[in-house]
Amino acid sequence: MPVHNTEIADIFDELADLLDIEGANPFRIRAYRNAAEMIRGHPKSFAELVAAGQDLSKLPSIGKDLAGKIQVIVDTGRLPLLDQVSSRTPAALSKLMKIEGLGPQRVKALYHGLNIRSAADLERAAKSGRIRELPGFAAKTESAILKGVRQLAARAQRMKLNEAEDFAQPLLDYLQKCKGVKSVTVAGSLRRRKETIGDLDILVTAQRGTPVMQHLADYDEVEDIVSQGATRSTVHLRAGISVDVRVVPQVSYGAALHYFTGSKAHNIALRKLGIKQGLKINEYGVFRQKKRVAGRTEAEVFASVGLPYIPPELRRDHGEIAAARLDQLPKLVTLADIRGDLHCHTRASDGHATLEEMADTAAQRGYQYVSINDHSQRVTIAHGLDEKRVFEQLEAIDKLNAKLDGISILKSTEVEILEDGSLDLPNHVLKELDFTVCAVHYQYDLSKDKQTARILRAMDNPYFTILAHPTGRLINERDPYAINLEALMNGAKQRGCFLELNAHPDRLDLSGDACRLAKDIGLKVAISTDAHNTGDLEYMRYGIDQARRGWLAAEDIINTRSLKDLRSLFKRN
DNA sequence: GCCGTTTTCGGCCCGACTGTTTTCAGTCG
Repeated sequence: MPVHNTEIADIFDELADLLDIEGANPFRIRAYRNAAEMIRGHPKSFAELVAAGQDLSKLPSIGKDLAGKIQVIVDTGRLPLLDQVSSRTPAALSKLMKIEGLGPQRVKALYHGLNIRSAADLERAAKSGRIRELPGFAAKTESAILKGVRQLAARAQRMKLNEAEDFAQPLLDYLQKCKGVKSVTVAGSLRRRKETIGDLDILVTAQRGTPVMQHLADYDEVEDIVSQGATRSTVHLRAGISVDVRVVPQVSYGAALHYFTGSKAHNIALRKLGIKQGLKINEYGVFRQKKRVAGRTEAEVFASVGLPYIPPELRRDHGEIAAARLDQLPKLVTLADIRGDLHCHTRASDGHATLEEMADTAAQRGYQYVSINDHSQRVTIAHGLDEKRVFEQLEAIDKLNAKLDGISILKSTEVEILEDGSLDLPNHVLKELDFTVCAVHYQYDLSKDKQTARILRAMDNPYFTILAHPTGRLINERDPYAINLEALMNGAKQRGCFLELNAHPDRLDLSGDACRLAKDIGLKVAISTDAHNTGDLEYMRYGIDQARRGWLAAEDIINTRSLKDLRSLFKRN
């Protein structure tokens, strides 16, 4: 049974929690957590890396020791050290660490003092008033713990990017109205444009923080106040979202924005770099001894340690600081670079707009081209097109193209990849199209080898152009199907095919890390919205965000090309 | 346990808020 990356990461996270409770060396604990985070986000399977004999210790956050432990986990599915540690400290305690307000020290005290091992134990003890008897605990802590236990069950999962924006924007507008507020800026993972957002981080500049915090507390949507100070507050919104607001003076804006944008790992790395140069970096500025040397803008903060500006999307401590130092940061793609959309539906299948409406909206966006890619016949639920209806649509496109000025409609179809790897429409139909977008919508549960082979076989068809939503995942709803993404990318490159970065905020498929893998392989990507109505064309910006997180520049993306260049890219030998 | 523009050893980011305390530990981001 192949071991998944998340399983390896879970083992290291659990081990870190238990060692934390035992009071082990905090830097050793951090090493396990850093490794877990790296492994969780890695686009390649560690089981396959091990099988291929790769030297894992070359990877960031992995040294000789952890490389050996990963090998053991891949071979056996277990880690002897974790078994050993959990014989002393019950593994269930690591779950208690997830409760807000409970860290390693309190979990340890609750375990040793009251033999509490589970959330149920904790709730009983809190209700019967036994927790307040423990040294260092009292009534307020006890009721906070009880609240934490209840919230654990109700805690909302991470929001999608578009959902987070829906909650953030009205709050930003509201805070801006507070007297004395100079600026309001979103920070945190929303500013880094992560595909999912855990909580909202908002930076406010003002001379005095207290009135801003009172204004925040009065916000209609606030359900309860977790903490409230003069410079920092945390509140919960009724929708179950946690919001952190930080207030700093204008002179600290850049330093505070950098600090509050994160990621945590990036901040740590940058601060370390500062230390080497005799600088202390915090949210108030960059300091040499007591003297502030930078902090008004983020660019100033980076410049103080000899770096060019690093865009938020890259701030993960995944090589961006080293690249910046060598002046080798990519010139990231922007929305303005995009010349067209290569995956759109109309009412002919499961879309809601007409050909004309889609073309008009694309033209209004300044696009040079837009393609229509209705589903093929196999996708019956979406009223997929058979041969006859495809030809009818092509005729309609020809007529419309003759009338249109400034934008061209490209002829395409979202062709189903059948279970044996053949395509859902015959080649004499496909050859009439400008290109194809091919996709899997059925048999998600094939083994990894079979699924990979199925898609590679489909790419063997000379009319295969772009693989749509390559992993099939729906964020928070459906896991990616088992697939060897690296093999698909290599296969696509060899055959002159491309992979789609599906820009729909429910999909964002490819991941940022997968985009970076594509770039390493030299495979170009199409950023497409999969629009089912005219409004969905707007999703392009989420695709751009994701591409930027994957280090992609305009030249790495095919729909930044002119129509002429695009057509020549579509020609397969 | 990782890591190297001081280093293969000796470092490892930095500060706010809360609650339980008489000066600080714990948690969080």
